[in-house]
Amino acid sequence: MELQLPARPPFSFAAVADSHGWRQLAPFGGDRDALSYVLRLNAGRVIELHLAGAGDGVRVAADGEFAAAELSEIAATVTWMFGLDQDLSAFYAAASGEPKLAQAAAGGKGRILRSPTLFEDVVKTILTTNTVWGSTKRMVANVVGLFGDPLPADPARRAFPTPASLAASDEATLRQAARLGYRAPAVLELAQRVAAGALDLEGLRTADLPTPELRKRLLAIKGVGPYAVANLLMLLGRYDAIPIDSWALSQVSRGFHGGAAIGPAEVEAAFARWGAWKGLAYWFWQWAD
DNA sequence: GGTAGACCTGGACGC
DNA sequence: GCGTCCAGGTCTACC
Repeated sequence: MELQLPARPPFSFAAVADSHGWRQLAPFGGDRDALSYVLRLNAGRVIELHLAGAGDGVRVAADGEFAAAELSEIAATVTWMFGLDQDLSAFYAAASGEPKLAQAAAGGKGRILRSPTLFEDVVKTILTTNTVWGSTKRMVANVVGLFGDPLPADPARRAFPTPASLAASDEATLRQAARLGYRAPAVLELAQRVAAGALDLEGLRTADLPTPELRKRLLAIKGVGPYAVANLLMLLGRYDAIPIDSWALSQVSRGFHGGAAIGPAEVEAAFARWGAWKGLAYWFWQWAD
């Protein structure tokens, strides 16, 4: 099976793949020019998608035969993951006079790689907090390996777990076997609420909510604080928030304050002039190093 | 509203 | 090989 999915130009497959570290997390595989992703379709079938750039869009390939409904689901999933229908022309127009953002427009940067579900993105975001990237990769790999459905052609590879699969686990297993540590209760509670229908996380992807209300709902999730909510808002296409972590403080300190100690307010102030686009301006800013 | 301390893991470091 | 220290956001208790 092969699909060609068009994107609103400008588009760069490698730029989306490199937009942040998500492609290094299971069940992604491959490199910036050719990604793979083990996807569990809604009906439970587990497949491996092979994704690559093709002109102004994405080429999707997978082994096997697919029904029309499955093809439609795959197309919608990849369109969401790569933000193919996003219109960032206003951001490029705003950034046109800024040398530090010149490479963004020229390189087709602006889209941020997403997971197929907001559930997966929330879990992964929680697993990025208060730890180093190597631990995040390990924790995500553990969760996928322990609770994901296997790919029939290669059972060692698995899809990201469903909320029900994680909800059926327990805190001790998540703490010790998956090595989530103190994050285990947060991930378990999230999975249980989504699996029970108490939290419609996927509905938030397309909800026509003002950003402050969306922020409020995401902040209500255990384990999601100011940094995590800003990261999730970026993934949801709301760019008026900056995910301020220790790296952001370090970069803004060096780039705007000569290395002096700063706090979140200084990061916000440094990008305030970009308004609704300040998150993207920060994300794709060309830092000295 | 602001602040301090606990939470947990794994890497770096010293012995 | 072992023990100690530290970095990394969020949560809770307290002022």
